[in-house]
Amino acid sequence: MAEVSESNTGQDEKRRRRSRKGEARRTEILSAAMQRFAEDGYQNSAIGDVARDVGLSLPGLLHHFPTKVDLLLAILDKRDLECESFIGPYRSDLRGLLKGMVEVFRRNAEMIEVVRAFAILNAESLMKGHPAKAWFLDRATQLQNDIAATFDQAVTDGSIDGKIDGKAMAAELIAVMDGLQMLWLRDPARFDMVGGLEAYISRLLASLGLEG
Amino acid sequence: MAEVSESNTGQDEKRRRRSRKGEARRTEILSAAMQRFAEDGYQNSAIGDVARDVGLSLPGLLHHFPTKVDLLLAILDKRDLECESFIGPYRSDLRGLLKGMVEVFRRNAEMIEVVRAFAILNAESLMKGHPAKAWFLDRATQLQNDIAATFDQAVTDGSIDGKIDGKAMAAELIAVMDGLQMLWLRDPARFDMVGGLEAYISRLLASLGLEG
DNA sequence: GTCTATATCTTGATAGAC
DNA sequence: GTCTATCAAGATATAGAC
Repeated sequence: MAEVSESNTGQDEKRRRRSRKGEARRTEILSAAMQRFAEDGYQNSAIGDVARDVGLSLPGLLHHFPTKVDLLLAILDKRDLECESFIGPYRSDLRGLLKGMVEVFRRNAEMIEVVRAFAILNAESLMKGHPAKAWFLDRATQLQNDIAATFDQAVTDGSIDGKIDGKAMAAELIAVMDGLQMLWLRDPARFDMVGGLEAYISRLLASLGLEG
Repeated sequence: MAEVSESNTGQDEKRRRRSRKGEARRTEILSAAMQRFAEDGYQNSAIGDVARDVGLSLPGLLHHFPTKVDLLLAILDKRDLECESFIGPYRSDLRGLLKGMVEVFRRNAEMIEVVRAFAILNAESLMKGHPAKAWFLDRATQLQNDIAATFDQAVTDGSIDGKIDGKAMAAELIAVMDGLQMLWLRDPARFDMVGGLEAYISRLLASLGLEG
């Protein structure tokens, strides 16, 4: 606890030790694996196929990620890094947060494979003993807490009605986003995920007295 | 088309031919399989385990359901029958429909294994080539159309604002229900799925001018 | 870092007896 | 209707050479 750099040393060291070529391979593999997981889920994907996708034999792949679970966790870790600053910029302002979520959806609509992979993994992680169970639970909890805090602060501010329950509103928001994503994934051509979220949020803002 | 009894003859005939004992076994198997699917999903469940659950060998089970897919489809068919009159009673009245959905949720909250099985299968069916893909798509489409029709009729009635888009509202409703269910499944002890839906729907009714 | 070869396990499904 | 025996396929993972 004395210094910030004390935690996480192992990871950095490992990364430093790896060669440039090895690092590139790892990236290739992660990308290919995500595409596979997006189609068949984690449990039903064969890492041998991933290996072939990047022109490697199975033991060749296992040199970089010793087990299938390691590969999955590496994908989740990467996502963690990418999304770390997801909520941050919007955290303070409720209106900004809600508008920001629409922007996230708009961006997601352009990366269907990634969204599909994480939606499938998310659902899959409900299954008993799934290796990504804890990760998705933690992530949902943290997201809910962040959103709830913004709602609660808006109540404290007096900018919205004191009756509303931040935790519950956050849960509802997450539910709507997850649900809309699933509808979109089932029929991407016909369902307008972004429009669906916009409609929900603008009605929400109106009912909170924050319209405009 | 001349007589009502003309359709569906094959199924009835098959059912008539089966012995009482065989029918009982089938029911046992379907129930056991659903529990397995609720924990591990379809793809990751071994029908050999299902067989043992009901005290049967694998070939013994395969006598009743020749393939794993047959077993899955039998479960879905059964659900179809059980849910056929799900929307029916409420179809005409929008307020009734929304209140009815809360009731369905209340009932579902008492049957977590069944809900879990169908939520998992629903998510799983997003995967490429999944045998239940068509079933869940059809079901979602039909549900959306039914709900949308009720919204549209309320618009025609003049009981709600003419600006609202029935199809979109129906999609949102389905998204909320699916999303809340997933949050509940991830942490059944702490998350109040019924309360969540009630809150959403009462806010929706208020914004439609139908509160009370 | 990457490969060949192989061990081991699990699964869905079949054949054929009772 | 149920079983034993068996098969073929596909998966993860390891050993050891290059």
